[in-house]
Amino acid sequence: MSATIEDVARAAQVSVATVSRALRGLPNVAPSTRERVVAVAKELEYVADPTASRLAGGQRLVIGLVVPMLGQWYYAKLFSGVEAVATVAGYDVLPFTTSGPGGSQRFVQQLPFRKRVDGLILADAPFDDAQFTAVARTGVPMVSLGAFAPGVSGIAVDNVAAAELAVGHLTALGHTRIALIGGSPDDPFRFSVPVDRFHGYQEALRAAGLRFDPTLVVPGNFSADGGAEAMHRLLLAPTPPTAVFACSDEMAIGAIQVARDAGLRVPEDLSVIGIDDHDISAYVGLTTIHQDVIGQGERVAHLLLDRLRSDGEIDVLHERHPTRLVVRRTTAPPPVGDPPAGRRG
Amino acid sequence: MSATIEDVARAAQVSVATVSRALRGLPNVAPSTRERVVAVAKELEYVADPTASRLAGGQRLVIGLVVPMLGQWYYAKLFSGVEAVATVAGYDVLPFTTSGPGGSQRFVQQLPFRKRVDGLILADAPFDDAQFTAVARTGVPMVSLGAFAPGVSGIAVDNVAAAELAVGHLTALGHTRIALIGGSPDDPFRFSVPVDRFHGYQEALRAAGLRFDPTLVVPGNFSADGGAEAMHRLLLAPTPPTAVFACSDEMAIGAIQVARDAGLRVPEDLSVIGIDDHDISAYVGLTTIHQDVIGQGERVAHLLLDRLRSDGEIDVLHERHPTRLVVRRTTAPPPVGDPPAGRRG
DNA sequence: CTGCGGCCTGGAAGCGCTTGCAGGCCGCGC
DNA sequence: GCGCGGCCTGCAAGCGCTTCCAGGCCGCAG
Repeated sequence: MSATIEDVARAAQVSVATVSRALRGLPNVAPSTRERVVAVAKELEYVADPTASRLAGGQRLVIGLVVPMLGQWYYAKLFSGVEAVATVAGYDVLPFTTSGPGGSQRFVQQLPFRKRVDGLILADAPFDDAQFTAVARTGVPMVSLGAFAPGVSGIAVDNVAAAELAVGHLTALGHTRIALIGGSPDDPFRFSVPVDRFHGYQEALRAAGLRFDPTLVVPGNFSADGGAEAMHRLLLAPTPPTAVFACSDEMAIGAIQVARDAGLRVPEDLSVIGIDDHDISAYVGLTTIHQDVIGQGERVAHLLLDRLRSDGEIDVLHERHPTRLVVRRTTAPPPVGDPPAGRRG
Repeated sequence: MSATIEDVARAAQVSVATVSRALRGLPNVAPSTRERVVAVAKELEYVADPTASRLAGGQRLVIGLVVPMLGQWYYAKLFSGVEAVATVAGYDVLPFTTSGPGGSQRFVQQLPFRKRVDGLILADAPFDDAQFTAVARTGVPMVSLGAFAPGVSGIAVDNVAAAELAVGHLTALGHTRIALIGGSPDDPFRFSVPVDRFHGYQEALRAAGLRFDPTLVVPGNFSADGGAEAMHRLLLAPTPPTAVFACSDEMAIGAIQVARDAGLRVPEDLSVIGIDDHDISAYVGLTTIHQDVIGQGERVAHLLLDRLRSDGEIDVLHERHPTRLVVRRTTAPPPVGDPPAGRRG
């Protein structure tokens, strides 16, 4: 196999303790000794076995990232942001997914992260209070993303405000029948996010003096497929909306396609606005609310690392990340008179 | 802290050796003893520390996934596929990115995976022969994705054939000036993929009796931004192409937008075809070559796990994954007569 | 009744590293 | 010239598991 610390010690004619100290830059090593050890280590292509260091050092050097799923745009970006800063700090990042079979229930029951991570990032964690408490009871340091919890630091965009911004844009254009495509009530993930955006939606309607119509609220599952299906539902209504606020860009894109297939022009007959500013949103002309997902990932990782370094008590802080409206080509004033009753079997 | 194996041993009045055996389902434990140990472990909420097991057991239970970057659609899907099967088998998956500062050079020099992983999945590894040898020399079992290397098992779609399929679709429609948006010659990642697709492109032109025009080949960097820029370049040509084959759907989408901004109708004036069948491609009507990325991730993970289990020699096998043409609404016969010289400052 | 083989169990030696502690050496000040 | 404090260094005890090996016990066959 490859060289162990003992091989290096022997070759450099020092003890393993000295090798350990020399290679890690600890004090109390004579410069000449250190040089020799470093040279030998290089010669032997020695690298320390992280498993052994971690056991001996009492640190796992791993941070867990709890997400509903990987593979979706938002979480992939998030992961890459987190990974970038964690790597620099010498930590690995280990993903835990809470959707899929068993879901968050399984996560909370098995607490699969115990003894595996030094800290946890809970991203859009779909936990109720009891579940959250169960996780917190393990004593593993954690930070949250996407929502705030008492006692744990976290960052999030103001989803209520973001939704208000989106819907406010539509009301300002003159729309009065505005639909919401969001998560489902029993959404297995992104728990607070769709709820907050729903509240922002209601708030914006109220601010514009519009009546809330529950038939205009449909679930979309945060995927393009879900958005498409939601749009189908909306077009079946006796008087379809003239504008749609989708709680993610993927859903918005799915919805737009269905509307166009049904003969509606976007934005002339139907305005659509999303949230996220997905990489390709600019290229489909989608009006949306921008947020910096990678930046959030980097920031939340730093938050956790700070927490880990100063293991003494640190202030819990709840940080809001900015969002902004990006107007492109899928929103416009509503059609004058009755909207064309475009529909589709 | 939380319970150790010793706590369990004491509480169950057995030795730690017996606890270890009982909890892992090893033979030579009396049923009554096993029951008692299991009960005590549950009572104490004991879980084994993986760091310690790994050290003692001599296995890292980690597989490394070497990708150009996380956060891009293809690699995010891949990651989720790999992660799903690795998790079931008890392995963690640790990503290593080769683009970014230092790039693959750094990866090969530092061999950062040494002593950290039991095996490696090289996805679109941008290594030249020397680099590849350096990696192989570590003796870490590995499998490849996206390209084949002698002596290591791997899976890949037939990129040459996929490109031929795409370009063949365009030539069959009657196009004669077909551009290629691919990676750059000095592309820091996805080494063989753009090359193979380039060859397929050339092959399809030849099969159709068309002349290869190097001015119609532009780099696109595999992002929507890059695709947009590439399209700009193409539109500047004296006689722009009537069709574009983009080596990824993101690039295709970027290209389409630029073309439309320039006044070209897609597909009437310009046909565009991509590759991947990105989640949202269906919703922007993009004609493309479909491949099952998650499935590839699952498969390649299985391949590696099989290799790890049977540590004896196993046959190296090179497996092709299927692709298929999905015709949607961005390809059509070329315009009759001169194409409108749509252009843009 | 004695002997032998199997089944369980515990002791103890690691796995490869970190770190507390003690000891050796040297230089300086008195 | 002697003593004390610093600087280096090595010893050895872990970190929390796994696993080899030896030994005890019991049942069965001879």
